[in-house]
Amino acid sequence: MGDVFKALADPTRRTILDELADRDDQTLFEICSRLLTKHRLDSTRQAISQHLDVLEAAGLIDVRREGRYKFHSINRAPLEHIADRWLGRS
Amino acid sequence: MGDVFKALADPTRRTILDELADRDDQTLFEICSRLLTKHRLDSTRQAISQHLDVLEAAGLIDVRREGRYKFHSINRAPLEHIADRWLGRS
DNA sequence: TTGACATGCAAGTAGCGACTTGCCTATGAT
DNA sequence: ATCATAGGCAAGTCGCTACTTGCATGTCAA
Repeated sequence: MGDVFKALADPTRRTILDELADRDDQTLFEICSRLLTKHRLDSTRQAISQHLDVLEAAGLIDVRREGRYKFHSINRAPLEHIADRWLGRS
Repeated sequence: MGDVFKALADPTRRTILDELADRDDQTLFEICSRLLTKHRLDSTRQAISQHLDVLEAAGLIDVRREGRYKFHSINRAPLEHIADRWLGRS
């Protein structure tokens, strides 16, 4: 559960979530190119790949394999109640 | 705004917020002792003080000075909509 | 099968962040 | 005035993390 907060701590990972919230089911290379063009982020493929690993470990993205492609989708479940802890919406 | 996520990334700081959510208006020493007794966290006074600085910089706690005392209170405002960014509750 | 494409793995580097350590300031009680 | 209390400041250490680098694996098209 603390993994969610750690995952959200990085601005690049938050931008990746933004991008996946805008368009679901993207491959690693799609994410890389859209981060570069839309968000002016020029990160390496490997860097983005590691960020995706962190997001997946935190349960913030789901992964679907198809041949040599790997599609990533946002999973909003861990985000639903992260702040309720202090907002009394338990 | 990214400061909020970075502030929440540390488990000790989240516990401090828990403690302030339970009892408002505590001094540094009160927070230290209650972290130790209630949450089994034995951190140094300086460590806690630095955590409080981070939380204050992120706008997550408010501070009130009174003589040689400094009282800390939780500020829930930054927590209200941090997840709405991806939950479409804009 | 050969080659191009999409991704994975792993070791190394650099910088940030949590924590320590030591000393200093200031307030208030006696 | 003296002393204990509450807190502040700053340099240094250590570990984690983001990022790089280089190579390996696997899939598909020709």
